[in-house]
Amino acid sequence: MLKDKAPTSGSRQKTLRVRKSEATRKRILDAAAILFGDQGYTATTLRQIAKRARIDAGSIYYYFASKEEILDEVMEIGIRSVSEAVEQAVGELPPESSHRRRLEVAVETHMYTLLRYSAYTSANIAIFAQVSRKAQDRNRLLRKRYAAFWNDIFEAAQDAGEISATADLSLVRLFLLGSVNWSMQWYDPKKKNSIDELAHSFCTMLFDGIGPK
Amino acid sequence: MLKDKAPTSGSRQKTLRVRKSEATRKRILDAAAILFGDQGYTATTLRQIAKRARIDAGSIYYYFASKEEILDEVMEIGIRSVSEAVEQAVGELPPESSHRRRLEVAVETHMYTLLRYSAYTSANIAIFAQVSRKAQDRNRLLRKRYAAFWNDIFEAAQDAGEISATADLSLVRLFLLGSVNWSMQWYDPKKKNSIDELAHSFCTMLFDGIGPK
Amino acid sequence: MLKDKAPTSGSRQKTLRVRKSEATRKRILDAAAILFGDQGYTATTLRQIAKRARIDAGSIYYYFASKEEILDEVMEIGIRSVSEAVEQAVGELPPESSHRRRLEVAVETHMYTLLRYSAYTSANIAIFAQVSRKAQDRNRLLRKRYAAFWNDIFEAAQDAGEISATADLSLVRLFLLGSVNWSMQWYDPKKKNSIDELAHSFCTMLFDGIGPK
Amino acid sequence: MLKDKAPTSGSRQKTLRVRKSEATRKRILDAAAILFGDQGYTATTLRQIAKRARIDAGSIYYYFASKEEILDEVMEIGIRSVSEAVEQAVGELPPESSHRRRLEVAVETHMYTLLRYSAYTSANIAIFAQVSRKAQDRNRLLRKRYAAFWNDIFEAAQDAGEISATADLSLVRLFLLGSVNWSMQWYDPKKKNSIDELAHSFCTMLFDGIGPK
DNA sequence: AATGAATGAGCGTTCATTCAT
DNA sequence: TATGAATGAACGCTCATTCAT
Repeated sequence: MLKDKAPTSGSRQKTLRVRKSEATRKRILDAAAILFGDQGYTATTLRQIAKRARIDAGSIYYYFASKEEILDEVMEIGIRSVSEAVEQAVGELPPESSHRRRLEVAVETHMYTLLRYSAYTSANIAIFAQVSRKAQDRNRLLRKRYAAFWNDIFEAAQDAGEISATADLSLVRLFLLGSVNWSMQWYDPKKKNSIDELAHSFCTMLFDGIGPK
Repeated sequence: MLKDKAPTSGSRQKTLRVRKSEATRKRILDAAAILFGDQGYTATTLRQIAKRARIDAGSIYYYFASKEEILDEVMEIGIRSVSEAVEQAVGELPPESSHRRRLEVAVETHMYTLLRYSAYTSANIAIFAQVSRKAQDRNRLLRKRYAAFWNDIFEAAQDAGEISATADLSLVRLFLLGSVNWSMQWYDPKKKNSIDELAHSFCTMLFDGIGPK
Repeated sequence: MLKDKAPTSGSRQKTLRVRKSEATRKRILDAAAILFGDQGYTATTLRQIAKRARIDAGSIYYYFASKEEILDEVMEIGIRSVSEAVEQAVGELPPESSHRRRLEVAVETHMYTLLRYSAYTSANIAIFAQVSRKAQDRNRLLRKRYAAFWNDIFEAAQDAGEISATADLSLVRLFLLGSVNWSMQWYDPKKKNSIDELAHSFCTMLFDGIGPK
Repeated sequence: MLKDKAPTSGSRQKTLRVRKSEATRKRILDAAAILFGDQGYTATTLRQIAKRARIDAGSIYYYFASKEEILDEVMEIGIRSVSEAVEQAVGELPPESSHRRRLEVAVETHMYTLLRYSAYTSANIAIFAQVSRKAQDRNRLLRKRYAAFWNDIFEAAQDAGEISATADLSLVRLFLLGSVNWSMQWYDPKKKNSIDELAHSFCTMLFDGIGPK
């Protein structure tokens, strides 16, 4: 019994250390995500990241081999975050939900992640177009998978007759997600519209149109 | 009159010089617009701009006081370009045109300017979110004016009964222009969709919705 | 006549500027040669070079693309300096000079260049073994040419019977130039031996041996 | 005695620990010697040394107070190694051996240690000129002693009439050891010349000269 | 006896900017 | 009108070193 204690204490210490180490790593990533999203990748300096993460600039290299490696990880987490959140939210819907409802929840969750929950997702959406082709390529597979998930929802809706049979689904996706992602540029959390309302309005406009009845 | 008819040799030289000077200035701005749009503001160096404009990096300061001044001018031209193009295109429509038609032309022209015609407009849309608050503010008035123009179109359409009376026009604008501006991120001039078709599809989805009839 | 003056003055100015520019470039190289020779390539910082050249560290990059480019040029000048000095000195000897005399002059000039005249040559000899293989390779052709020059002298001497027919000339060269280059490690300009005497002693030992007569 | 016969389990552990500790220490020094010799002192990082010694970079400080302390020890071992090897080899010669033979053996052993056996000696010879004056000074006494040993051999040879009475022995030493040490720069273990032959050739050239008989 | 985490100074290099000409 | 030369601050990154465990 007594004997057992020491090793346990030892492994507990190790665990604590590992946790602390991972906490530092996360602080760096968090800081980077916020700054990348705000100022862009190039405009963000490692010293800014370090300051925000409350460590010395040099220490970053204990965790990451280069600024670009931080970028990659931020971008990856960014897509994974939305993907997982959206897939989970949609997956949790009662099976009898309408496809329109599924889409609404998807939009809502995507917007919520983008605008509120994940600095990583905002960063990804905000800087993707301006990082190097190579960095883009490293993120592309995940993006494709996420896009495929949306296409699946749209197709199911069309098959079920909830979307007009003549609609070009790829275009619909670009149309809807364009508006949704662009909201990042004007959404002000301090102002009126709740994200839920916004998502609902977007879906209503998309499904029913704004023309007269 | 006199001036035009028989300019002294001296003033002709001056005119030529002024013209040359302005041509150089334009070359600098053109270069900056393209590079800012491609790589972002921070990632673009004055030496890159100078190289593209075929002058010496130091010479830029003969025309501009700072990199930021170039940014301001690029951004301003960016908004002015779309504004003018769109307002002109809409203004040239026959008075009896439907409001929906007016909107379609507005979208078409905006997209055309953004995706094809003006590197300034692409740069503006691409980098606005990531330049300093101050630089954004310096561009804000023009943006507001342009937004007001769109609102006018929407209001007229609503007044004429072409848009449902219950639609929140501000939101409609954000929804539509979001998709439109976002197209910059995925539009590939080498691929199928013509800009005209794209604009038309977007308007159709917006007005008629994608739901079943 | 009068007309001619202005352009002349212009080109004179240009010439002056070019000269000043080249003077700065040379100051950088001179500083680098001395420091590389004293401390080694890695241990020498660009800031040290800049300080010695009386410019700002950043300015070095107006003249050189990298520290390694400075290294290359220092190394190249180092070999060229000895090569040219030695070849010229030997070439200026009266044609009837003995081959032993030619060798003595070659040794003398090589040592003089190495120990007194050229910081570039000392640097080259001092750091060659410790720079990257690539940097070595970039210097190798010039070294081979210089070695070939020495071989020619030795062969001529052997053909003329001034060197024993059985001597392995490559080994003789390595033996002699080894001693000569190594002198860099112990030669103290403040102490007794003049370089001329040193060179003479070395040649005498090599030709006549130190064994009893 | 007692200790050796029946060491307590505690002391045996201590002995093992001490041995392990010294083994680690040696691994660090070995690694440092090789790397210093290959790349120079400044170009070698503690992390490279640690990697080669298969320990963590921070752990080096358990054994050495600083990088410079490692340098000192490497340099000291470097000179001690040749000194001891050469003195022993010469000491083991039959008393009736000629002085020329003694010198030949000394040269042979010095070269063998430098070129084959001891990374410490190569490091010492390779980097001495480029470490700080202080580090040089800390090595100087040992070097002087080693030089004195050579001088003794030369003097004995001269006294015995095997070296011309007029030869300047200090210069002879510098001449010979210069060639010998310089061999480090060109000797290629993969190529023809055995070290023994090389040493013999050098001595023959030195004693008999290369001039015609 | 050894490690993992962190530091901070300094490195090679870049960049917007200045200024004499 | 424009350039070539230079600056100096800051950048991404490396390194010897420290220290709690």
